[in-house]
Amino acid sequence: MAKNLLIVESPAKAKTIEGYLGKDFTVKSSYGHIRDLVKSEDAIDIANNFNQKYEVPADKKQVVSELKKLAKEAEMVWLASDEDREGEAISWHLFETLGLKDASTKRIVFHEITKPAILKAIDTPRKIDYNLVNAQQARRVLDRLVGFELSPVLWKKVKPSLSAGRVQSVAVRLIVDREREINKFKSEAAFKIVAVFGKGKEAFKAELPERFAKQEDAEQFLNDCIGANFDIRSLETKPAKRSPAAPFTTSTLQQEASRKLGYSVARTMQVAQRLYESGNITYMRTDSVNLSETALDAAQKEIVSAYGDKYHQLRKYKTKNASAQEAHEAIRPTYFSNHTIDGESAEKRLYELIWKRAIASQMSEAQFEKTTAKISISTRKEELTANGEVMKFDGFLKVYLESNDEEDDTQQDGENAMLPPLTRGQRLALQEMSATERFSRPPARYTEASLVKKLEELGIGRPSTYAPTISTIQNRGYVVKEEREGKIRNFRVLTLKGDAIVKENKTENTGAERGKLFPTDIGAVVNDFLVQYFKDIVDFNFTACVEKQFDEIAQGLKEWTAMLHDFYNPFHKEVQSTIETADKATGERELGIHPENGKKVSVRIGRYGPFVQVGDSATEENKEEKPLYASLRTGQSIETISLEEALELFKLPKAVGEYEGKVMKVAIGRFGPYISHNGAFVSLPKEIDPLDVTEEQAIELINAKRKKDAEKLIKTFDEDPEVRVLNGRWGPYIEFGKLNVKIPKDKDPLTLTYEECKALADATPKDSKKGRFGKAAQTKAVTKKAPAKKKAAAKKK
DNA sequence: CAGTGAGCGAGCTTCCGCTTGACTT
Repeated sequence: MAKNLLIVESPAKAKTIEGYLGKDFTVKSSYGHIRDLVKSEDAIDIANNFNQKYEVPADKKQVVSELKKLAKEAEMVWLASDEDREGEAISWHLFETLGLKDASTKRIVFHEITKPAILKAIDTPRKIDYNLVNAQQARRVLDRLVGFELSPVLWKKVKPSLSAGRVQSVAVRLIVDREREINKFKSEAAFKIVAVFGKGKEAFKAELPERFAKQEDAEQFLNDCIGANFDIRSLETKPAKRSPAAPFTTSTLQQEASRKLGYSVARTMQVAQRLYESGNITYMRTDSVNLSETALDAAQKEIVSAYGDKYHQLRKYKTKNASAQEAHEAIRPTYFSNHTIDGESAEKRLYELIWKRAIASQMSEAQFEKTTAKISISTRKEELTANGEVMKFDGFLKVYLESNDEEDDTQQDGENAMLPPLTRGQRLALQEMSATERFSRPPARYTEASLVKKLEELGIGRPSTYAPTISTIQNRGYVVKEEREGKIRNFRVLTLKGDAIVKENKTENTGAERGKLFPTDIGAVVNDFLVQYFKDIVDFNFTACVEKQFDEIAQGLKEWTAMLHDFYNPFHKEVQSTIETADKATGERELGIHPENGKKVSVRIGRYGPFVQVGDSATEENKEEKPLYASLRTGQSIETISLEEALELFKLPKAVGEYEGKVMKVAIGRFGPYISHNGAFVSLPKEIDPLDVTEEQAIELINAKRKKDAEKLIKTFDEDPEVRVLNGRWGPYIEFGKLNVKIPKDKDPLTLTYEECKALADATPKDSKKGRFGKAAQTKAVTKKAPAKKKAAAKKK
């Protein structure tokens, strides 16, 4: 039996370290935190100095009991959780929960998983730093207080099941604010002048730095250029260089994987986790750009052997982020000599990205020669500018070029392309000149990854929570990640060729979005409510401000309960006064007056989502005249819908006639326009306008659908008309009421009996639509329910 | 895959961080 038990946070780490330490050490993992505040309201005793009630969650019981057993047997227990606030708290929780003794417990820390680093840590043990632990408790308690006091306010004033918190509410705010900036944005048009000089290989582009707001001015400019002389007035060549980016942190990895590989932040983290577990990369949840000495050596060796001496440049990066805790290294390959790895394609691609970025970070800068030519025009005082760039030495660009968020449209106009050899005073032959109408662009919507970047800049959230936060705000329905179609926009192009100017009208698609984050109506209403009543909490600086205080606690300069008192007392007062005084938040907006009946038209969110109301709500005196309601469609928002669009919603559902004594109705559902008739539904083909469907058309569509259905029907049963065997596109299946069950290949659908159908249906899980973590969440919800019910019962008494 | 396209009603929901599981589409 080993004399020493060493506990780290991650099992993969434990395995590596065990290899370094030999048989005197057993190395185990705590799998992160082993205790948390109890779920119930009495988790924090505010009157009693915020005394906390912790419990070991069900899924951690086994780990804890195993660690307890091993700790009892060991002579010395080494607490080796990460060196940051949370890590220190994990050590403390371990100390408390495992019942450790001071004399036989040592606390050690290291920032990199290398043998010398671990051995050095073991040589320099310390005690648990209770200041740091207190800082973590303050963080934990504050988050619980904010989350569990604010959320119930939303249940009362907006809608049940909503949530608010220090991190998620600011994330939503960023998206709501951005959307409003975009809605408010007025695009301005201006004409951009681009000239092409020379022919064939010698051709190059030059641009006018100024733009013309008016078409007449642009046209005048082109006109003046007819027959003008174009001379190179000045020619300047300057060396330029570009340096590599720092190796990846969690946030920069998420951004690059999103831009270069199109991965969501959750996907990036899943793949990175697998790379970590297979020993290919270092830990993937980190805010540090630091590389260990061993890593720097290994990178150097690899660069020198693969590319040569002059490609290597030792670089040490420092984080710019004040809130970084730097308990780990940057994300890098474990072995730089592996340029690529075995595995799934996603793993390979992400690994290569990580390898390239880390290698490039230790490479020399790329060198360029930038040439700027100014071209005078004999008939105008303005000058055209041509830029050229020649790479003199590729340096780090041999392996890696960082991408950026702004897709810019100047690139395609040949900026920084190569210029032919030019001399000062040289006369140029104009091939063509164009004036193209360009529009200023609104600020970009956030992607998941650019939101993470922003949150990191604001110091909000941690590497381990970026991906979950993004999921939370989507799961709560505050934000949707969507594709939206753009609008067709006209723009004008004037082209001068020879002596003539040709005017053209062209169209482009603008504002189309893919994978961008949009606020929902509920997201906007919740945000506005929080901004109105809890301005301080959703302030972008709130986290930075409390972080500063946590740091003071960690340094022993501040008492953690005093800090919490200072925060909680005014906060709790605001919560209470809001519950008492605030009206229900519905985001109501008046759109105007109905042009035909003069009634008020308004929009707001209700229990089932956003809707339009025509006429005032029923009152005691006025019970007869009930208002009319209509739900908004996907993509519409109570913030931007117009009166006309709102009234359109009342034109459907609409009866289009009768068939077989039953009414046929046209309506728009979640999957588009449809006709309903006697409990059956038929989708409308795209080319038919739902407002113009005729009785004949509807009957035709219903009959066509019936014919199609009849072709699919294999058999029915006398026992139960609800059960049918059908032929689907993916083969035969059984329709069992609302449940569809695939028929296994070894069964013949024609000879299937009713009993067999029933057996198949029973064997199919009823709720199998949940995703990867769905079921785990479900079982948790079930276990949660029991004590919650007790609490509710107790309340009633 | 095909199906879906409501609703009047009890009791539930919720935070942020640290870590990996088990689970089928």
